[in-house]
Amino acid sequence: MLPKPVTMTQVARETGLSRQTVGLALGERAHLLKPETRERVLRAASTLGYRRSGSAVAMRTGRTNCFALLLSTIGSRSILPRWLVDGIQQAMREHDLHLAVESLPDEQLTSEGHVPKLLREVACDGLLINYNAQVPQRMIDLIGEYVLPAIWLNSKQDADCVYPDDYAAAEKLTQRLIGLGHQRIAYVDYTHSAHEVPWHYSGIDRLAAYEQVMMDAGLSPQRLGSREIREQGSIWQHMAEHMKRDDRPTAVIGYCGMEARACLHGGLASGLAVPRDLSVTCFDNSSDQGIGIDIACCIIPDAIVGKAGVEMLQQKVNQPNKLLSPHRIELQFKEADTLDVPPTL
Amino acid sequence: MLPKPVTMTQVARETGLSRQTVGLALGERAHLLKPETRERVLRAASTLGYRRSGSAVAMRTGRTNCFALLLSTIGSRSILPRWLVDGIQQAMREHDLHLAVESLPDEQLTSEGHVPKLLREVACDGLLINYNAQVPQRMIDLIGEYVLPAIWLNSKQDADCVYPDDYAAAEKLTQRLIGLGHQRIAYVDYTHSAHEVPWHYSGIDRLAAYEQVMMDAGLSPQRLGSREIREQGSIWQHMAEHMKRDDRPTAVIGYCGMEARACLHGGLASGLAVPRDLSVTCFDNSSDQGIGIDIACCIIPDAIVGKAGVEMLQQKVNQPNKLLSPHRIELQFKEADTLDVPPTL
DNA sequence: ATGAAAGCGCTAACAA
DNA sequence: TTGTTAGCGCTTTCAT
Repeated sequence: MLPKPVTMTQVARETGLSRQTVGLALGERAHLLKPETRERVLRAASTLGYRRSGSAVAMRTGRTNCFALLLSTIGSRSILPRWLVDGIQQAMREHDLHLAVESLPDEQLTSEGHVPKLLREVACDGLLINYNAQVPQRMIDLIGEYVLPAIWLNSKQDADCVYPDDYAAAEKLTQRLIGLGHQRIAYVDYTHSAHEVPWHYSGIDRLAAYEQVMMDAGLSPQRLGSREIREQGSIWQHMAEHMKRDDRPTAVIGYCGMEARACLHGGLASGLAVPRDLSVTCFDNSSDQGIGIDIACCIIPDAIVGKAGVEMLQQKVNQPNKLLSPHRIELQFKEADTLDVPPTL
Repeated sequence: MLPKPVTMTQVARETGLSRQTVGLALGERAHLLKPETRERVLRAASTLGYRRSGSAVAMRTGRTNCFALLLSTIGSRSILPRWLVDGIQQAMREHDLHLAVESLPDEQLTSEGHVPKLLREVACDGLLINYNAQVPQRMIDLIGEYVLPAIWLNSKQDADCVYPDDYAAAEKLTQRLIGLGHQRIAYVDYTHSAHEVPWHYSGIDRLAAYEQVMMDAGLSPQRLGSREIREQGSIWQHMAEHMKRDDRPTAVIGYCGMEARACLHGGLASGLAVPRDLSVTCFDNSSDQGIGIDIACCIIPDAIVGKAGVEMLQQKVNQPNKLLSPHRIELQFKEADTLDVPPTL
């Protein structure tokens, strides 16, 4: 079926050298060889189409040079932003590692007996776990059982995790709005339920920081939205209503882009001009096209989280027993034309 | 550093059986063994925490049981929808394969000399190429050079590719709008340039099908938008302008969700109610949160493309020389409240 | 029903 | 500067 790959032995035969010499010429310590010999080997290897066997190396060295990224197929539990992948890859490339990805359907995962291939086999040196919220207990158990170095991405854990510092970002953002003169600032979240604890820590931290800063400034926090309202399919009408009230907010902080866009739309429906009458901000990763309007927001540093995760995992692989303290990544604020001083009311 | 994984030999020692017997008990043909022996092996393996070595198996069998997904780091060249990943994974799980992912920065790729790790090494049995548009020549060259079975995802090629049937979908969608009684139907695309050929085949096919159906029905196609306008940052104002004209469209087909949302927003700005005054449709993958409004659209079947890609690649691995004819996947239409009969003008 | 022997492609330690 | 020897963990074939 598959054509048999060319091996070192064949390159050795071709050049009349020994297998080991060929190995040397192709490896890190190629400079130990006579340049002429090395050249000869490289040429022959290239002509024959030699590719080294990852499995053979892995077997010999005990290292697969592969990290695995674990995901839930449930989108809300395992957010997979494009830039996270790219950030991971960039760091991996620098270490000459490669990435395996496995998405686990939680139903299967939960069913005793099913173990993901990447855990069942010796196939990678460590795990990047991208279970951000509602991590199934069995996942945690499995990771404990199959002792592999692991780093949690975008998730708050006691150790070995890296995540965006949403609390600090929300603080800064709220302070910024207050600094501009806004007093009636609303926090809008149609993503989480009004009755349950938010899935993801960011749902807690952004709100908490906002409330704290508002209170510290002697202002009263105002929370809008909830998943329940979204499920009635009337987000922007809901926003539009609010925007007609006398005590309407002059600025909003959306949990993410969706909330911000709903505010833009609802605001427009109520005859408000952005940013003259209403400043709109949110948290978002910039890959989002949204509505074609550039919104002032705190950028979730997906790429940096990915890179940091890889670096941490690399450390963990070398010192598996050392716990790494949680690594928070700062968010940058992106200016845009949805932000202004408050209107004179 | 890394604790040494438990091997068959150790399980054999533990049970007093030979390595081969253990291998048998753990493999496909376990039924050839006395149930009692098999039990004993399985128990011991589980106690010791045995995991079989993927590399050793790969080396022995010549199969890595791994497919690789190739991406460009340039988002527009390599769209990576979440559901594509999940679709791929689902099919992979069924075949007990695992997935490696590599994103290639085009600059590095183009620079002669740099070869992606997954191509440079024997590390996978086949490639899923997710270069959808503007495929760099060097990528094509490399794939030709490192002869590996490969399937192109979401890209129109002469053979060995799978992609959504955008042409047929756009036909059906346009016909549907005409069937509702619409006559002034606009096609909106702020994603592609007005002056260049669209990057992705869908930019060509959706427009072409729309125009064809319109002409066949004796209606005149009307195209709105262009990347140039988007770059001026005034999409929705642009839409709003259009919607004030006497000959404004009563229905729009957006290239993707962004266009549809811009129409909603621009329409609102011009005092139009959706769907009473304006029907809005588009092409999109449903993972998009957008603005919190459910838009009637043709759903891009990412998951199915992924699954089909894996199945095709599996075939290709078994018959590397057989060319597979292009595989088109049908799009389903998702109804929503943005669609109605035209207003009486 | 179980065991023995061979070898996949590679690297590390040592020898020449 | 180059070659020798050994063995990583597994499967396959053949023998018992």
